[in-house]
Amino acid sequence: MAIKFQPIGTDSISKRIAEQIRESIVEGVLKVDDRLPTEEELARQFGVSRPTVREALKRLAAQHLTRSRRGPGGGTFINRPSHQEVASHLTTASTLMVTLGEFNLSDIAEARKEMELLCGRLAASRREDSHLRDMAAEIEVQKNPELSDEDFCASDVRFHRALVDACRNPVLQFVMFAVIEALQPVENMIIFRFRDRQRTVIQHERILAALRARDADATAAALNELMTYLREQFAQAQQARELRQSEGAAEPATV
Amino acid sequence: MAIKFQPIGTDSISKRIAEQIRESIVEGVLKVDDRLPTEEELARQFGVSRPTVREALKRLAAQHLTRSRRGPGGGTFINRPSHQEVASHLTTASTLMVTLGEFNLSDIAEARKEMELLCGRLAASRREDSHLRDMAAEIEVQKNPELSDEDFCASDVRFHRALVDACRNPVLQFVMFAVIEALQPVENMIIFRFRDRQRTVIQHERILAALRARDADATAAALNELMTYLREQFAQAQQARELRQSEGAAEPATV
DNA sequence: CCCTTGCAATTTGTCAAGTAAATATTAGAT
DNA sequence: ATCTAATATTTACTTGACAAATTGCAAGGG
Repeated sequence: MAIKFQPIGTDSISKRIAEQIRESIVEGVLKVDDRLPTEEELARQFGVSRPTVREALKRLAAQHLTRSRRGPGGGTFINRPSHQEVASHLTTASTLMVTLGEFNLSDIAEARKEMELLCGRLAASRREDSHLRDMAAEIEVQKNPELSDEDFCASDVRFHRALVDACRNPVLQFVMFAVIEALQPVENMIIFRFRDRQRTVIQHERILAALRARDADATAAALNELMTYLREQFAQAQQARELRQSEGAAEPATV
Repeated sequence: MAIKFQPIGTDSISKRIAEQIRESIVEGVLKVDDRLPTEEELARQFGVSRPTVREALKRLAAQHLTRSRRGPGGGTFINRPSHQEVASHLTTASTLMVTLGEFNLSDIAEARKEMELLCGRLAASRREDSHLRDMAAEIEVQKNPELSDEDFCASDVRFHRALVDACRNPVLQFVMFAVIEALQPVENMIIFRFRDRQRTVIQHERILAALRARDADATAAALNELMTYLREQFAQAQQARELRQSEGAAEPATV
């Protein structure tokens, strides 16, 4: 009996309802800011109870596809997918995959290096003065020796975001925001103790100077050096981490 | 009255519960395949009703963070985030942003070109024979003149996926799968009528030959040519599209 | 006449209790 | 011993209701 039967209606009702509404959105039947019927009306149309409809709507809300407001003139509306919200969603997913070890650190480091190099090259010809100002401002912040490790890392993220912004391609920006935002905190948490702030600042300044001169090759070279440096620290951190793990997982490491 | 009051506790209970559980997952309190308490027990612990707990669980399920099974030994479990599921999620989000015009076509084309070039360069040194075989197989498929437009496009997607696979970096693969999967169907839908299949196949063959020779520059050159060609077709399609739109949106175009 | 205040209507948010369906375990029968 | 049927557990869904928020309108006071 090698016949393969199709599973019949395994998906739950609320899931199928959510799917149906999602389809309508993707196919353009429902447009941004359109209002769905009331929950009661939806329940009637689908022939299910209101809580079931609500579960479906919660699924959609969790994906930022809809928003709800109560009161008259309230209801459930189709959301315009904002870069930020979708990116934040992607970020949490990525963070989780990193912490659960789905990705290993060197793969992440490589991907980030290659993509940021790409952005840097594009940025060299497209940057505006405003981008340079943003980056310079962050460098000033990073020079302050009173800065906490946490704040230094935050400023570092903002520096790299400004760099990516300067490449002026929304798609690349979107992808890189998610990658940087998701991976950089992890990177920093692991490596900040090994990292020499002063050296980092100098490298940031070199990148900025190259961008100011609109020199793509110099930008790439400076970025490359920073990334290579980061990668070394990374390898060190990972070695230390593996050492700790092999010694004994019973005793929590004093990180 | 310039005082700015903080909004109090506007978020709904189910949202806060979902958030709390999500935090526990991210912080490692809840590990993969851990079982949550039963809905009734959760309702008791949070001091809310069961439907409210269920709405929270549906939110998490929509993000693939949990799965549920009924029956004894059933319950709600923490999911391991699989690349595919997260990517599929990202894909639908991207597709939506494209169809809703959040991204414009030339930005997409550029991002894809740059990133695929990057993958191609890496792939030149890392490809295995299996990747070459996969790509060659797709080229054979594409040579069949009986092939429907739909099937040709699908094969095209598989060809590019194989190329990305060959770069052997899971993070880049993850990002590119989402980008290609989300954008290529849109691309193909717009341009397939302008596209010369034979020319595409020849360019695919050139890419394959360059990869076989492990020649990064030749691979990049071949890819670059394909992407440039694609971009021209793209511009044509977009012009035609704009022309149609300016003529009269009342009459639906016979696409 | 205009502005404020409060009431009413609408719609989502939450609760309560119970029925249905799926599934693992266990006891029983062959 | 193995297969079968009963049982317990847990999610899935239903019904019906009340609470809370928000808008619009209308009445009252300046």
